[in-house]
Amino acid sequence: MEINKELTAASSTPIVLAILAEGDSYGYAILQRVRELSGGSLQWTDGMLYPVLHRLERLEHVEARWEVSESGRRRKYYRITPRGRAHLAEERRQWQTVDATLRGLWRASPRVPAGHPAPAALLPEGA
Amino acid sequence: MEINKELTAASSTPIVLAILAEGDSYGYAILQRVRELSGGSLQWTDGMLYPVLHRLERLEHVEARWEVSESGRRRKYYRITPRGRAHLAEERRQWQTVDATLRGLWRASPRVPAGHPAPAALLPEGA
DNA sequence: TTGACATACCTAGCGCTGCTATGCATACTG
DNA sequence: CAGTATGCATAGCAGCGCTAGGTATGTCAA
Repeated sequence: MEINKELTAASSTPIVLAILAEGDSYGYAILQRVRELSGGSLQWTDGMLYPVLHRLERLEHVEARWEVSESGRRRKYYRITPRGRAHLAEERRQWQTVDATLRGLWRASPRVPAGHPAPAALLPEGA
Repeated sequence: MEINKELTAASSTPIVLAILAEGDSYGYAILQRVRELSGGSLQWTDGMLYPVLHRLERLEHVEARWEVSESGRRRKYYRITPRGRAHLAEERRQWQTVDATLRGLWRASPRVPAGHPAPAALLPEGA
């Protein structure tokens, strides 16, 4: 399943912050974690993730530090800041507000089987 | 509550299509409907909505027609097309995929009280 | 040694999006 | 006649992910 650009943009920041709220991590690992968490549905590219991390660092929502693993690879670890946690909470409220609105609309339409168009007229056309 | 730009971008198309799936409508009425559905939390501007409607028309997800109300005002009514319904179903699946991922992450973090920072270290730093 | 592959990070340029500001027009109300 | 609500439209700006490219190193097998 591919996720469109706007939805990716809207979810990337809260997902990254939520992952870092679980514990410090680094770019490559975050990519794998997202894939794992979504059951493979979300497949981010590194070219999309790194700018997100840099922006979060610029906004002081995360802090970065370099480390070297036992294998000898250098990794840039990120840690969420208090400001980042507050921002995550705000993002969460916003998401849930929009989600509630969408659920309200979807509740109205019983089912959308998703391959073929729904029956043409559920409501009277009456302008 | 203000909703950030990316989240607005991600939700505008499915919300508009879902509203039109309930029945034909026009710009000004859609703005009021969104405000009502969200309990006032979502406050779209017309300068944001009209380009969305024009894009949907260009993509043939909706069809437009001019009408004149009893009061004498001209209105541009939009109707969702079969293609639009299929697209709405796809948007819905995508939204729910991302929502499930976020819920999984939020489930992990018990509570984010949202005004003040969470306790500094929930996990060992080990790395 | 060589090659392939996974790991690990970074960035320039493009197109698309909403936002702000602005404009136009009409019906209703005082 | 002025103010407000209704109703549609667009130009210019900033911000975003995406594509495509780059650099570098560890592991493993041929």
